[in-house]
Amino acid sequence: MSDLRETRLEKAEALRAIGQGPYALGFEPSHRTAALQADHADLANGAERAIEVAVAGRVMTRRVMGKLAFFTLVDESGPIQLYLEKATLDAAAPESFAHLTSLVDAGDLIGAMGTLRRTDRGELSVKVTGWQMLSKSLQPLPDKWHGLADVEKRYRQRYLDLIVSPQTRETFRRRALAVGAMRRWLDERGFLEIETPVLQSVPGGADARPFETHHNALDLSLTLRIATELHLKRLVVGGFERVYELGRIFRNEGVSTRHNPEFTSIEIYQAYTDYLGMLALTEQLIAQVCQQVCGGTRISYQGTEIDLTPPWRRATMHELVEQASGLDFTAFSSRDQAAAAMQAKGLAVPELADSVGRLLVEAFEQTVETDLIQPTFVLDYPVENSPLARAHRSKPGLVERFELFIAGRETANAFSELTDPLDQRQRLEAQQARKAAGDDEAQSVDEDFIHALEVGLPPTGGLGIGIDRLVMLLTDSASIRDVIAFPLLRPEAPARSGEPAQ
RNA sequence: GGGUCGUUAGCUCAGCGGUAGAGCACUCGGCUUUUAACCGAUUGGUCCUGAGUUCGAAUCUCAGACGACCCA
Repeated sequence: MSDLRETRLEKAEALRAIGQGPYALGFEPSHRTAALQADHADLANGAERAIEVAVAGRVMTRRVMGKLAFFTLVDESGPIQLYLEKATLDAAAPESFAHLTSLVDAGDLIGAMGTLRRTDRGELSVKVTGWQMLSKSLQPLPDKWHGLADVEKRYRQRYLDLIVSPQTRETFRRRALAVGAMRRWLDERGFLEIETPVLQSVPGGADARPFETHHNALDLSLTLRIATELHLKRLVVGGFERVYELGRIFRNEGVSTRHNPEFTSIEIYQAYTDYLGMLALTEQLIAQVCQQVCGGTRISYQGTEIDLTPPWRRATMHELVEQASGLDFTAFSSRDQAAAAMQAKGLAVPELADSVGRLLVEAFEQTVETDLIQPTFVLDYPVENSPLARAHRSKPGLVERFELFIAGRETANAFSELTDPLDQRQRLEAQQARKAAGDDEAQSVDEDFIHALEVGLPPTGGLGIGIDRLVMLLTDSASIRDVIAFPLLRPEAPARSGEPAQ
C-alpha cells in the first residue's frame, strides 16, 4: 500500500546522492508561465527562441518516449510544457536526462532552465538545459483525467483539490478579490476597519447559540462571538462615525449547504444615517463588488440569470406576504386570529411564534423567501424579531429594518439602529425572558452595551452582509462548503490509509 | 432531527449470492514531436466497521461510522 511512498523515498535518497535536494531552499523563476505564453504567442510551430528562461512549478504529467520526454509544469498562473531532449540535457550534464525521467514524478515541484521552443504540434515549451528538484512529493496525485470527484476528500484534503481543480482555484481567487474589493470600496469612503473581540462573556447582536470555551488563567467562561454588532456600535459611541469589521463569526448550529458553524460576515455602521441610507450603500457596494469580480452585474447562478444592476426591487414584508398568500397581516388583531388564518391556508404555526409579528415572519419564510430570486429588499420587520432595531417612524409594531434576498437566500440585513437606552433595555429584557422560557437562540442583556447607549449613540445605520453567501453567488457555488477553504467536517474515524503507522 | 443515496486498489469506477475486476497512477522493458502519448509485462485489496442469514456474503438483513443531497 505504501509501496509508492517507499519508491519515492528511495528516489529522494537517490536525488540526495546526486546533490539534488530533495528539498531545496529556493529558486528564482524568471517568468510565470502565463507571461511566457503571452509574450511568445507569435513563436511559430517548430521554431525556437534563444532566450534564457527559468520556470518553477509542479510536474502534472509526464510523457517519456525513449530519448525525448515532455513534462507539463504548472505554476499558479497556469501550465507550460517542458521539452526534454536527451542530447541537449546530457551535453550540459551527463546523465541529466536519465535523472529527470527516472527520479522526477508527477507531483514533484521542480525548477527548469532553458530556452523556448514551440513544438510541431504548437505547444510552447521550455527546451530544458538544466533543472533542479525543489520539493520531492511522496504522495501520488489524484487521477489526472477525472480529478478528485469524492466531495468529502475535496474538503478534507483541499490542497489536492486545489492542485487538480481549476474551478476550485478560481473560486478562492474570486473570494479574495471580492473581499479586497469590499474593503477598498469602504476604505475609499472613510470607513475604518476595527477589530473587535472574538472571545466574549456575553454573546450578543444576533439570535444564535454560541460556542462555549474557557480561559484558564482568569478561570473565566467565555463564548465565541455570534456577531460583531454590539462592539462596533460601542465604537460609534466612541466617536468613529464610519466603522466596519470583516471577520469570522461562530454559531453553534447545524451544517448544511448554506450553513457552516464558522463563517465570515461584514458589519458596517455609519453615523447620522438610517436604514434607507444603508439600503443605498448595500446596493452600490454589492453591485460594485460583483462588477469587479465578475466583470458585470448580470450573472448566472445555478442556471438562473440574476441581474444585480441597481436599482433593486423593494417591498415591505406585509406586501410580499399578502401577494404570495392572500393573508393581510395588518388586519389581524390577535395571535389566534393570525394563526387560524394561516392554518386555513395550510401554513404551519410553530408554538414559539407567539405573536402576530412572529407569525408574519413565519408566513414570509414559508411563502415568499425562496421565490425572491432577483435582488429584493424586504422592508419593515415586526419589532418582536428585531430587538436591536429602532421603532418604525410611522408604522406601529414595526421596526426600520430590511433584509436583502438574492437567489432565495438572505444575503444582507440592516436597520436604523436603536439608540434609546431605555427602549433597548426593555427589548433585551424581553429577549432574556424568552431565553429563560426555553428559546435558546434568544439574546441576553449586555449591561455595558446599554451603558454605552446611555453615554449616547448618534443616529446610526447598521448593515451586515454574509460574505460566504455573497461569494457563493459570485462564484456560482451550490454549497457554502465550496467557498470555505476548510469547512467543518467530522473527524475521520480511523487513521487515513497511506499515512505512516504510529 | 427525518428521508434518499453513497463508501470496493493511490485516483476514477464496474461487479449485486459461487476464485476480487478495469482504466489511470506506480514498477520494469521498448520508443526523438507527445499533450488522457502509445505498446508489452508486473505490482497493488481490512470490498467503511460489527453482528446475523447462508454450504458459501463485496453482494442479502440488522446496527453503527463517515459523507452527499433533500426536508425541518
